[in-house]
Amino acid sequence: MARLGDLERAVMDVLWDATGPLTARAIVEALPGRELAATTVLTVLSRLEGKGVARRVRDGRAHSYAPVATREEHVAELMREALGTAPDPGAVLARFVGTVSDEEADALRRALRRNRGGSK
Amino acid sequence: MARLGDLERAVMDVLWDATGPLTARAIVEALPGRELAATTVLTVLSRLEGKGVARRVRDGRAHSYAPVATREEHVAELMREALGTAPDPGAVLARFVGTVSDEEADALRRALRRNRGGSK
DNA sequence: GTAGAAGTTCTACGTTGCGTAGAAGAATGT
DNA sequence: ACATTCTTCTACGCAACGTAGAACTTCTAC
Repeated sequence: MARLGDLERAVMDVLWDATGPLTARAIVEALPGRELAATTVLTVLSRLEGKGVARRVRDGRAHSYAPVATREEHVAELMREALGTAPDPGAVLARFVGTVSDEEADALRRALRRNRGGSK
Repeated sequence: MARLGDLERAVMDVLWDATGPLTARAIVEALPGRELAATTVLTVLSRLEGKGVARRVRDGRAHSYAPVATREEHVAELMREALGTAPDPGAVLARFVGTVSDEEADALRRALRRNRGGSK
């Protein structure tokens, strides 16, 4: 899947926090601390589009960008990808569960309960 | 954590499948299909050591290398790292559970049962 | 104890990904 | 028509990674 650099991630964070598609200009202004040229962000957005993680929509005169997936979907996909690299997913999950906090364990239990009956 | 390239991963796979530390030579021979110079593997092993994912042990005249963590620990760590990038881990886990197979769900349930009472 | 084999360290080169942005071209409002 | 805005193209520098040769250090066998 898509590997993201620092700036790419920062841009995606802005997109994920936004309520709708944003223009490059809007993203530049929303980026914390940084003083970036608009073209820089445009380039990054093109790459993000190439990676399939953001998509472009025409917005009157300009283009706006929106995330393809929610942040949760994206991160869940990354986790799944990591899991897929191991020959024994069950053993990895056992390890993984050993590292989660109580809240996370609860979230897992709830999700599994909701999920009973087989998903995939 | 440590990001691994293709060859680095291939080398780690050999180390993970081995029963003990391996020399660069042994790794070259164990690598499937590839015709690599021993020094190439040596360089990769140095980098893996630098990343803290492999460690070097003296083995008579030569050096041998072994994984620092098991494959399961390593992958679980990658998953944890991905999870940590999201502001709402619970939501990510809910998504994640939605994508797991029946066997994986069972593995999660077993691990959670074993884990009841709070780990972290 | 000296030559050759085996091993190690150093250095390096080419490719690719990413942060960064300017220059040039296209659209649009007044 | 002209200035403003936006897009596309091109590019540069740096770091990571795959790849390996050259040179230096041990051992080991005679």
